Amino acid sequence: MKVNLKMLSESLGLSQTTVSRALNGYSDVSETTRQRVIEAASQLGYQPNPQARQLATGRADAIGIVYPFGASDIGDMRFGEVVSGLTERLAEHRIDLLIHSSRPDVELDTYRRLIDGRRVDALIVARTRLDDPRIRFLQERNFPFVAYGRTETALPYAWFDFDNEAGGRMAARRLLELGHRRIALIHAPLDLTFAAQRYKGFITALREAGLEPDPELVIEAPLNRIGGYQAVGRLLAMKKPPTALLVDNNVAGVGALRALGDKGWKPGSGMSLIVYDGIPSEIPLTCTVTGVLQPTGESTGRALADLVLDVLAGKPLADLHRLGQPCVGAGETDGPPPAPARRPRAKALG
Amino acid sequence: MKVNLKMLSESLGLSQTTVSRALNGYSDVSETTRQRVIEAASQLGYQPNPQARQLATGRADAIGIVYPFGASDIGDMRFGEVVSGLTERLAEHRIDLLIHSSRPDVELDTYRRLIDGRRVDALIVARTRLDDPRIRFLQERNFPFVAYGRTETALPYAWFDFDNEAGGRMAARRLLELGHRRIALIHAPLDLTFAAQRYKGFITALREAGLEPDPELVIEAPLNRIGGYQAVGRLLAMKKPPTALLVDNNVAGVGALRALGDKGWKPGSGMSLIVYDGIPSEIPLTCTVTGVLQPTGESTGRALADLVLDVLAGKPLADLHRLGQPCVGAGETDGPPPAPARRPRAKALG
DNA sequence: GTTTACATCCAAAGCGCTTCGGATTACGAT
DNA sequence: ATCGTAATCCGAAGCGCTTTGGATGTAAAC
Repeated sequence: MKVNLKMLSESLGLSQTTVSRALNGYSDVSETTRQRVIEAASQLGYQPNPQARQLATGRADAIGIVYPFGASDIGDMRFGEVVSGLTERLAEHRIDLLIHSSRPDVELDTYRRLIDGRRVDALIVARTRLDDPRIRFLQERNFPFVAYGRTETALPYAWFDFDNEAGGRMAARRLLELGHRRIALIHAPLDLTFAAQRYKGFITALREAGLEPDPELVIEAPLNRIGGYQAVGRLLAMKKPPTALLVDNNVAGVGALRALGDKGWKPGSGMSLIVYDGIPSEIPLTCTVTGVLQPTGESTGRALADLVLDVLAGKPLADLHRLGQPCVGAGETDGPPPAPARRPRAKALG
Repeated sequence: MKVNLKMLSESLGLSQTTVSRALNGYSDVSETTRQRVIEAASQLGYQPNPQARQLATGRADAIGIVYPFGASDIGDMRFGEVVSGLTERLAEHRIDLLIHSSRPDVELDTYRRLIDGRRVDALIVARTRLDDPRIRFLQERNFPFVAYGRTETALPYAWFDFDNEAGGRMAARRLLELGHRRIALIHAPLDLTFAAQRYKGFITALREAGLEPDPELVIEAPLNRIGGYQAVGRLLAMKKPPTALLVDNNVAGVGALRALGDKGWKPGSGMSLIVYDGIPSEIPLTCTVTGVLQPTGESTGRALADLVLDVLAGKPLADLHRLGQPCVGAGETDGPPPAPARRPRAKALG
């Protein structure tokens, strides 16, 4: 038999009010009473009825995420992980995650239903577009939300995104710390946001190390395998080739890897290689490529959850931004520059 | 201002009772009144408060799915799709989907919370194991659920699974219809359920076509690339090699493909090839491999939703089983047997 | 004209929780 | 003694909906 507040309070000889307040941490109940109540509650297996509580408080104790129907590119692979991190963190606050999906054309209707029906306290907007009608919609209604991905809008709002600039900087720094001085970058066209950000990070790291980036070593390549292949060809043809290479995306990265292989390159010897996002494990390889790895979906989910909680707590939106920090994943394709490469240091004096 | 039942009924000069019953399709309200009510409701944008309704009815209007935390194999890629189909179908019945994830060690606690807290009306058990404690738990409590994947248990329960046998049969039939008579099968060890099922389907299709499977053409290969590679080697070394080949998994399939390539095989000419599950598009290929494709995640989700609805409707559990039907996805690696292969038909008479 | 049977409609009692606005008590301060 | 204060506790009024058990009126049956 399901036990409710009334039964619990009667068994304790207290009023429902007191029991309720004891359980909810109000200060106008003595500590001894509170302990008695808590004890009895767990004894009887009391679980407050969420619907009743929600009706009384007006909260829904749930947040929603509307998933674009039929979306199925690589981003989806992470979806399960994000959900995992999200629910994990939200559960700590006894908040449920409600998932809906809807075809893009009726997306706003779904939002309306969720909001007007008071089913959720806040929403997470996934896969934001540059000018996103959903965000405008939510801002107009003044409904709490967090965006997963930045967009362009005048008003402040909470968002989570990945820190591509930090990733580019990290990769470069890693190679610098290994002792490399001639570091090449193969990057995608810079009108792509991620490419521009990673490029900036790379350049920054070099400058921070007191190195002026050699324009010859920074090559723009189309976002495909051929691009990476040909760019590596150009690098290796130089009289003084770089000792390390960062490829800012893994599509060109696959091409670059192939090109290196064709020239007899072996991982760990000769040129060091870091590929942003790593090389998918489906590609048959004999080694693990060192890569800049995005945060896991779980950590993304947790970050989103924290943002939601902050939004609900009423923190100023302008402060609620989080950048997911990538990290350099250990692999076998980077190492110190080859011995002869150390001599140039001495030369640098002369 | 949020409009509630009271306001709506007052604006209509009716009682809350009548308005409620009109909206919920009771028969003791005249059709003209019902129309008036419906009209006014949409006019005022009335949305019933789900918490209040749930409190009154005792339903939660939500079903839950607990996702194993940290699971991240290929199965995950489909998770978003499944959720998509699930929520789509459930939304038609105004039922929400609650997602939780939890580490396996506290999984049952999560179930308990969800059930005792009356947060959901039913659960979906994903990634079932052969002897699944979650299923036992739910059966003991007599809580409605649907399993995504079959397991072993005495009591009947609702489940969804893929029809591997049908898939094997389909693939074989396809090759038979193209005119092949010497069809080889490379299969994984038969203690793996999927392998046994696909094997059975393959054999059945051959027998149905009046063909006795040639044991020489049915090769067991370990579940890896080498396995597929070597098996193909054996097949091609025969004095009378098969004209068609089915590989029952795409891991061995990749190896098989490589072996064929090494022997100068070209898609569409010579041996026909079907690979169960197809070849992942990440593998660089010049052609699309014909494959047996699992149903999409969306359709799986919809099937699960239907099962849940049936369970909640109280249909007998023993009837609530669904097999997801695979289909043969068109590709370029199958076709009629090469011309010389037609002669054996005449020979078959003599 | 009285009954019976329907067709419509409604008052009011919950569902289980929170919370406002006191009540009660104890106790040192005045 | 009287008052103010602080510490505890509680009665009762909701939150917005469903549903039970009639009430009312109207037409067909006797």
